[in-house]
Amino acid sequence: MQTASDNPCLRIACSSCNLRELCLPVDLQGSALHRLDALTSIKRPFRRGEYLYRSGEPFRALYAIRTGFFKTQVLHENGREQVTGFQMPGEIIGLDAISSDAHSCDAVALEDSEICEIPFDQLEELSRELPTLQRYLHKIMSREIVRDHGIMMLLGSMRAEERLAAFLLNLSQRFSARGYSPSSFHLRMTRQEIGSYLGLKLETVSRTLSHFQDHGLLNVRLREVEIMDMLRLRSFVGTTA
Amino acid sequence: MQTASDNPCLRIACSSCNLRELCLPVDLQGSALHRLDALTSIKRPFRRGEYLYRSGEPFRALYAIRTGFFKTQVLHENGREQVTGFQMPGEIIGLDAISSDAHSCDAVALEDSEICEIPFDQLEELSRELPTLQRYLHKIMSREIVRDHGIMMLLGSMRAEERLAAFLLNLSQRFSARGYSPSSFHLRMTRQEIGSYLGLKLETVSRTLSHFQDHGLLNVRLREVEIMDMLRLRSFVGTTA
DNA sequence: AAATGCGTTTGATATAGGTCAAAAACCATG
DNA sequence: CATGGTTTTTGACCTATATCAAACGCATTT
Repeated sequence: MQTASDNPCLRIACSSCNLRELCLPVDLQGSALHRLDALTSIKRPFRRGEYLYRSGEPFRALYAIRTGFFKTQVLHENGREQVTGFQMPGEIIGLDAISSDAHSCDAVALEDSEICEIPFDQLEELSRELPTLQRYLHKIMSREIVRDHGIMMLLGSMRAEERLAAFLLNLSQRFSARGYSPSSFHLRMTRQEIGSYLGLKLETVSRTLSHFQDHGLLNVRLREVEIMDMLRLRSFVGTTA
Repeated sequence: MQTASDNPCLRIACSSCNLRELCLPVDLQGSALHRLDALTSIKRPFRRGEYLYRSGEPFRALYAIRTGFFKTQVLHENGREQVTGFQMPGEIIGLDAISSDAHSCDAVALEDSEICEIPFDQLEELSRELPTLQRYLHKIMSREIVRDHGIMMLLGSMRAEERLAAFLLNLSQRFSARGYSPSSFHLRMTRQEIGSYLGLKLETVSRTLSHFQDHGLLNVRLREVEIMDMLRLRSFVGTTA
């Protein structure tokens, strides 16, 4: 097992990371924060299309996205794939691997990205000493469960238009939280990937986007989205019985 | 805040619980187990239809089901409901509440049930001292995430027959793990609840079950299910492209 | 600049599952 | 044991989305 200080990759400081408000170190201060720094390290950059990990690989660490964009997907033997999430800077991935000491999904970079590696054994050890960190780790895992329930609701009971509206609003909100425009952004994923995530075929995603555009809710051109009428888009989600 | 010893409800011993293999105490031994006993207590029994907790209520404890059957559901403002799971003895619920210190779903007894209450503050405290318990708690949360990903795949990419086959096989496997027949069991939930869980209408659930019966895969009569051809049922899940 | 290839859009058609409706079976209650 | 309410089944019909197919746009390579 290698420790952070052995790690050939660049060491970084959570204490000076501009994602502090979003990532693990929330609420940690002073020496606690430095102890987290001590076990976190930046892995080599990932190019678009590269795998951060694959289903079945042994579990060693959680990963925090520093820059870039990832998707996670579950593959079924018969070739069926399900995108389980799209992750952006400040978000933590790899939690699913704790249960079996092996990754249960793939994580793929959707654009060139940098990630922080947080060895899980050491994180557990530290969180035994720092109740704040412990609680925060639990919250992150719990948040993932709540998020998944939301997607289950979406997949189980929403129509195509509602799913897409919910998806766009969710992206909007997350971009906004990172200081980017909530109304104008670039999609990093294909129609096919959006479809897989939302339980729709890519043609339906495309048609529904065109449909939104025809009704003046937004402008789409390839991966460029501009939301024109946020309120009406919002009223879409859940208003239709 | 009340501790387990103040609690008017019956105190019990995890150390002698016959769900040990399924519930939290897995791998805990000796004094560690007794310390967990000390914070766990049995709440009053719940009658069919009673709520263990409701969405929005403050979070205090996790709950382990001792006997009986629960469903958890998320309610959307517009009345839409999504059943997010069916829980049986030895399973832990309430994990979703950690993220916001409030429950984010309802838990409803589907039959008369008994549950153990595990105050979360105390569980965290204990898990700081017992790495085995800490790791196990993390595994339980992670397992929930993996389970949810499985449901996302089911909802996102399976046809009605596959969903239902997967559902029945999942129940079968869980009954089996508890020493009950894997092929013959009683459904505690309505067609409507199954449908909500699987993203189908109750009529579709009913029709699909009849369809399975017509093809000799199983016998259903109301809530009584007998699986006749486990292998063929299994081959259903995922075989159809 | 031509060629190749992936991603996207759009149209025509098919179908799985939803909706509506009615009857039957079951269950709880007085 | 009659009654009223819920759950389940089954049928007929409808619609949202999938499927199949073709054309187009954009990016990358030759």
